[in-house]
Order: sequence, then C-alpha cells, then structure tokens
Amino acid sequence: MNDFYIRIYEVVQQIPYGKVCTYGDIAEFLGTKSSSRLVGYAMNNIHAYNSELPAHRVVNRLGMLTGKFHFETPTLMQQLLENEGIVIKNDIIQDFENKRWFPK
DNA sequence: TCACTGACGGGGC
DNA sequence: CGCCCCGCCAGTG
Repeated sequence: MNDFYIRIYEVVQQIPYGKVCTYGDIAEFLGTKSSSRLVGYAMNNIHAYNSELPAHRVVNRLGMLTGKFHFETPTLMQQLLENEGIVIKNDIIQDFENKRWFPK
C-alpha cells in the first residue's frame, strides 16, 4: 500500500452513480499514462483499502468488464452496473461513450 | 538477479 | 473490436 494506490482509490471513489471510468483515464489523471497496467494491478488490493469503493465502475478502454472475475461472483460486476442503469451485452457496456466519466 | 505475470493501452494489420 | 507486439512496473518465487 503506497500513495500511488491511495490516489487511485480516491479517484475511484469519485466516480458518480451510473457512470464508468477506464483504467487509462485514471492512469493519465495521475500522470502515469503509460502505466495503466498498474491501475489494474492496484485494483486487486482495492478491498484491502475500502470495500465500499465502486470498483465495478472501472472498465477498460473498450467498455469491457475485464475485472469481473475478481469479484465475489463472475456476475456481480455486471449486476451492480445494471442496477445503476447501464446496459451490458456480452460483457461490453452499450452506449459506452455516453456513460464515461473523466477524473477532474 | 532473473523470469514471469497481469482488472491496460496504443499502434499495426 | 478480431489478432499480435511492445512498453509499462509492482509483486512473486
């Protein structure tokens, strides 16, 4: 656990209900655009920091639910997003560009 | 130290 | 958004 992780979690915490963000957006916001892999890696530890964080609102640049297998069940991530009004088909968020949110 | 592994992204085809 | 390659870097054994 270090400052880099903390900053990632703080950004995740700011993602609004019904919106999603990408790993790359977070990496770029933190000034490490080329290290988006680390953002995904940091998500492995997200529950160690705060289990209330909306980790399900973070997807890859294509809107795919690549992190679904890191949840308690493989369908939980999709269920949480659908509960927020997001439509998902074949693990891909529909109308993705309209659902995106960027750190500020 | 080395090798390998990713919740990734961009570029090329 | 299919496939592949390369850059990225912390964690692991």
